[in-house]
Amino acid sequence: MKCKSYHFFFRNFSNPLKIKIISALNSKEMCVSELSEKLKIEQSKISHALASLRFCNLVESKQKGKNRIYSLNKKTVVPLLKLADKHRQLYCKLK
Amino acid sequence: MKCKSYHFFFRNFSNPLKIKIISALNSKEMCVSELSEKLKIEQSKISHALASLRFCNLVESKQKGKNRIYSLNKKTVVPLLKLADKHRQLYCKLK
DNA sequence: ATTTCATATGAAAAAAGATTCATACGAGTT
DNA sequence: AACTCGTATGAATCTTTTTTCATATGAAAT
Repeated sequence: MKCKSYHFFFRNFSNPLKIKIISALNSKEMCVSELSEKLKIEQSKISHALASLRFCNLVESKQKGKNRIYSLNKKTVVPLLKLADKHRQLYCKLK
Repeated sequence: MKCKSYHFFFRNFSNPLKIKIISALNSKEMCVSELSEKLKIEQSKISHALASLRFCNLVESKQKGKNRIYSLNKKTVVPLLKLADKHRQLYCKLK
C-alpha cells in the first residue's frame, strides 16, 4: 500500500506545514530539532509531518549521533513546485 | 485570494474524486451530467468538485445549450501528473 | 410566463486530516 | 545500567474538507 495513488502523494503538498518543511529542507538538510526551531513549530508536529513525507519518499533521513537528519528529494519536489508556480503565474495573476 | 498558496492548488490532486474527474476530462471534455453518469457519482458532488477545480483554473467551462461543458487545463495538469507518475515509478516500486 | 432539464449553491452532517500531549524508543554518555 | 537528549508514536481532540440533501438559478422549449 505504498503511494497507492496520487492521493497520498499530493496530500503532502496541500498542507501548509508540510510545504514549510519542504521549503526549509530545500535550502539545506536539517534534523528535526533544527526544523522545529527554525519554523517555530512544536517537535511532534514536525515529526508527524515528516512521517507523511517519508512515507512517499519525498524526504530521506540518516542518523547522525542522536539526531536524525532529513533531506529533500529534490529530483521530484523542485520541478513539481516549479510547475505549480508557473501555473499560478499564468492563470492566477490576480494574486 | 486566488490560488493564494500551494495549498489550494494541490488540494485538487489529493482527492480521489477530483482525480477521477481530472482523468475523465483528460480523455475528452464533458458536461456535468456526462461526468456524473460516467463516474457513477451524484451530480452535486461533481459540481462541488468542479467548483474547486475551476477556482484554481485547472478546468475551464463553456455553456452549450442547457449544458455546461468542462475541459481540462492540460498544459498544467498533464506534466504534473507525469511527474507524480515518474516519482512513483522511481521511488515506490513496491506497489 | 410557465415548465423542464441541467447545473450550482448553501448548510448540516459525516469523514478525513491535523494537532496535542503524554509517553515510548533509541543513540550516545556517565 | 541508568540518564539524557532527540525523535517517534498513539490516542483523544480539534479542524478542515467532503458529502448529502434540499433548493435556487439559468437556459431553452412550450
